[in-house]
Amino acid sequence: MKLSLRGEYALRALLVLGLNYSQSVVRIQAISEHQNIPKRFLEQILNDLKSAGIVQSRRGVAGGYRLAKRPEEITLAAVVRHVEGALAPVSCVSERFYEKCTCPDESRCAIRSVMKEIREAIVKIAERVTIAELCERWHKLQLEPITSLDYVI
Amino acid sequence: MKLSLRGEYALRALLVLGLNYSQSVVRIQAISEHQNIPKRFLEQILNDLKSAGIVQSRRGVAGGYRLAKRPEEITLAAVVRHVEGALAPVSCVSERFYEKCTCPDESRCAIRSVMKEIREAIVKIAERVTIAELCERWHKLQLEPITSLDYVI
DNA sequence: ATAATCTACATTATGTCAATAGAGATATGT
DNA sequence: ACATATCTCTATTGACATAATGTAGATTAT
Repeated sequence: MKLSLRGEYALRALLVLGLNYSQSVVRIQAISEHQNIPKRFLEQILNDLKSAGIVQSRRGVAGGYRLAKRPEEITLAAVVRHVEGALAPVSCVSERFYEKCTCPDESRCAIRSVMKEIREAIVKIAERVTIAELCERWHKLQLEPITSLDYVI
Repeated sequence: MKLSLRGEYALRALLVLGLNYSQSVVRIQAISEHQNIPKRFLEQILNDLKSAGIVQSRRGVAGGYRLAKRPEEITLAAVVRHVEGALAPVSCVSERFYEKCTCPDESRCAIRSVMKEIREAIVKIAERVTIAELCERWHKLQLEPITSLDYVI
């Protein structure tokens, strides 16, 4: 699993929607500004998440987006699989995006056996963590003081 | 960690070199044929692995490649980091290929905390598994009957 | 010498990523 | 009914990476 900006933006947007789950809808504009995501790009991503049944939209002047399911029901794995594709490090060990590879004997490939282990490790975490858990973590992290990663000597 | 063909080829070539560690050198041609890797592309990759100190080469008519270290000393992590870059799913949690991301508060980012866990899970496996272990696994797998993944109804 | 090999740099075809553009549809508040 | 703020949809662009291929050169066992 390697996230492109697209996948990263998707998760960040869903975190915002999760944190505002009580509200009716959140405007793209608001998410875009809060998360430093190009608005037009975010439109595409949210539209894509809508077709996956992860978010709902409401059009018009009081429009915006909201989660289509409860935050506990949306796993990180489901989101990433929809916007990025396979979680597996190589497609020959992917369950849903399997592609045959060119190695001489895939069924007895030593590299493949290691890649399967890595895949399992990733899937285990990504299928357990939900938007709800991201929100919980966010709340906990807000209690801590900011430790800036920028430092100038 | 998402392997491109380049990284996959690198690992497959190193497995061959590991299996032939007793011999002096193995020709690119032989690796290319055995592993179905385009020869010219493999040249580039092996040359790259040479500059990383992972393999050695010998030129001329009896030339070829061999491992520059013992198979137990070459980890999967070292190889992938050299030919592909970061093991981490997002660069803001990478140790050696860190890049700042655009989120509003990286130090208290909930997504980042999950990504760190995924990174750790990947690194744990990739740093433990060596070329020597790949060779061991290969030998064990050879004892099993072939279970073809191709099936035609 | 010769032939097989590695070395080095340049080039190309293809695809993906990240974003931008523009026209259109919808619903709200007045 | 109207104006406006929003979402919807398709297309296009520029930059970059990937996966090779091309061509010429250097090295060494025989």
